[in-house]
Amino acid sequence: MSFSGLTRESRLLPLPEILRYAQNDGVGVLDSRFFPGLTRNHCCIFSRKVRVRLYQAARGTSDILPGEQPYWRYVEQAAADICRLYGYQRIDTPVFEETSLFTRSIGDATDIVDKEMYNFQDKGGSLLTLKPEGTAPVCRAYIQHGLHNLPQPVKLYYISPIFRYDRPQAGRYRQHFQFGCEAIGDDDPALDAEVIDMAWRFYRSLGLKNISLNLNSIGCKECRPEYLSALKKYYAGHAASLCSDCKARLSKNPLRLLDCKQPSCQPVAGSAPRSTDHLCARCLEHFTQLQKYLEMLGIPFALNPRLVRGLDYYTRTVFEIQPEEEGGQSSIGGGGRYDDLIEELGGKPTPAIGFATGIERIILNLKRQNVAIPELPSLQALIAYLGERARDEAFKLTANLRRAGISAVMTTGGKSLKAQLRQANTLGVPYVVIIGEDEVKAGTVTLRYMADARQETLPIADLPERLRAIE
RNA sequence: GUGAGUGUAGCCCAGUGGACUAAGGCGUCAGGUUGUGGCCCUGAAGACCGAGGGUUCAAAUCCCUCCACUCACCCCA
Repeated sequence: MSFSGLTRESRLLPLPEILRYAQNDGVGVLDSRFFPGLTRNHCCIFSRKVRVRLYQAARGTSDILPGEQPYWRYVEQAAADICRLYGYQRIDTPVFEETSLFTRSIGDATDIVDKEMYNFQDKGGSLLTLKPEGTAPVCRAYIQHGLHNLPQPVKLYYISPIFRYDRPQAGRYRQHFQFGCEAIGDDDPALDAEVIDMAWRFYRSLGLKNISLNLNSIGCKECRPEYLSALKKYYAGHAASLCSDCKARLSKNPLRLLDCKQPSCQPVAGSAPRSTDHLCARCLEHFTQLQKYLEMLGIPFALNPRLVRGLDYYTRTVFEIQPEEEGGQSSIGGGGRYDDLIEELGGKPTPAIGFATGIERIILNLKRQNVAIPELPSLQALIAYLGERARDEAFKLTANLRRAGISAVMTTGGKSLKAQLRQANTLGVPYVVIIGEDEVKAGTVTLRYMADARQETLPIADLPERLRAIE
């Protein structure tokens, strides 16, 4: 929606110019005939109403208003809880990084790097990018701060805004938030299972039902080249029937051929060679172990030989989690192993696995599934007053209640008691403290319980104690 | 980047063979006698009908161009 509104524009202008504006626009201004002292050399404030474009949040971004906050707090809390349970510690990295961190890690043949990054140059000439994903910055921090000196694996999590320039649609934004976790420093398949388990438990703890897990292994740098050449060889025989995107992928990024959604490419992709049939002994062992662990954990999974991921750094395990709900943006989370990334970024060879999930999409699904969200705590007390003298008393009392740890607001503007109670009612405040002239004289307050309209009068000094007692 | 749909007050929306001083509901605010909420009643504020241009005596309504939103492709979380 594009809005416009009216605003007042004021400028200091020489009188003749003001009179010219006045003639054109017919606005009321000082008329020199009625102000004989004014000469051509005087300047006056010229003021008129002009139409302005009203600002709105940039395309693909949105404000999270108070009404939405319960969802966000709920999800963030669940994330923090699950991380504590699994021994993951929070890390926050900057919203922007050097551009090359992402081009190196994500891969320059990917769409993200190719056309979705918010790149800019700062005044010092550095090429910077608003982070389009969370893993590379965490790896950078791991290397930069020598986190390999901590007991391995290092387990980290983040909740961070992510930026991608893309056409917005349901569940897709230019700025969105991801909760992600990374276990860096060990290639034990138990860690793969742990990360998947964590993601799974996380969704379940939120109350999401009917989620499913897709799993695949895309091999390592030992066995992947051989697989890719088998894949290319196979696809070369079908090149004629491929869509134009796939023809490009054939040379640029053959793994993504499998991911094509074009109907015409489906049969070809469906019977393409599977990475799992080309795994080296160690990758096969790893993948087998992982599946064993997942079975031990009772996590149902579907092997999907066509599951590859949009970022180039993945090795071995890749997985995606989706809600059963149909819809364009099906995937709510995904991840995988990235055993070569840290080395690629200049660290020592360090295996790692991670997972990330989009918070907006989680909330979308919580709403679709009508999951009940706990309410945020409301205000405890509203201070209503009547009259001048009572106002000062109310002001003091409000401050005292807060110092006693009781959340309280005082009404403002000298409204009628009726209006003040109405306000308490709409705000859902359980207790109203009334101070009028009578109370001021007696040194008391009237405490009203909104739920049952009961009231009691007590000395003003006893109020904090009284409110604490009923809470 | 491609395609389709939609744009009327904070929100939901009525009104599209041109006449509108733009209707209703929710919400907000205020009253229903002087210090008491939720229900009810009454009233008020709030919209140059997404923006700009055109056709017409007359446009929210027709035409054009933008912009935004939504959905799908694509991509991904």
